[in-house]
Amino acid sequence: MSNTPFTFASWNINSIRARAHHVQDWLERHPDCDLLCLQEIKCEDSQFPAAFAEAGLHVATSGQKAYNGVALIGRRPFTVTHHALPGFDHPSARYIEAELDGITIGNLYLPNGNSGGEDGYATKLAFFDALAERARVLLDAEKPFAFIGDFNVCPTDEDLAPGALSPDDALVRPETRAAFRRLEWTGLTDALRALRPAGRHYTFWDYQAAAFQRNSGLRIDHALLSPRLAERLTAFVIDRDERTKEKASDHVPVLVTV
DNA sequence: ATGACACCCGGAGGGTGA
Repeated sequence: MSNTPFTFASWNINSIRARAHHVQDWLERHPDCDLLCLQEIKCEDSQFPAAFAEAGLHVATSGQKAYNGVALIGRRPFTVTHHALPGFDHPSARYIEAELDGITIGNLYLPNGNSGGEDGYATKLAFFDALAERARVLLDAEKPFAFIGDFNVCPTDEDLAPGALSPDDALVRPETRAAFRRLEWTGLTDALRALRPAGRHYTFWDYQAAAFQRNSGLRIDHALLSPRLAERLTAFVIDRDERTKEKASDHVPVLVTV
């Protein structure tokens, strides 16, 4: 791990094929971003737009047909350490992990949990359990690391606009919030809250009912940092302006600098 | 109480999202 600034970002893109131009434009405007973590690419590995690799960027994907899927786009080469989350025995493509500059980055798309009844919700909790176990393994190995992505949880009532979700929604259920806290209690730091302990900062606005215009948003895109990374944290930026673009994703990018 | 919006696949309209 070097002492030069390192910036990594997360963006649930809601189909990379529908929004590749947004990502290309964004990367041009953010030359400081060393690694971009994408979620919901919604395509198989072979369908990921070739333009990024052709532009000299380094790309790794864990995709599947139609749904889910995560990807990494780096300015420099990196080493993929896992294409799936160890201990999460479910076929959906929701995790990819890489190491660069001595830092391990786990890019995740946590199950929403509102579909599939109680089994669907149990899958969400199972992902949390596997992620906490992964945290313990990386902590034991004394690896500086971050988990970043769409966690599909509003950790507290301050992390959603009043009335944006029903109280029994899987994103705010007490069991969901407890699972997020258990993950934090392995020793991880919520990067945004480390810098801004209070206040409403959203990363998602629904397409429906003019949610963005009413600022009826959610904070569900998070970065959790290991102790050695947390002490280096200097900035957390929510790129809210991206939500104003034509055919925008319903999530905006978040950037972490250490 | 319902639907609004957007993506996917497939070639109509249902599944999923949050």
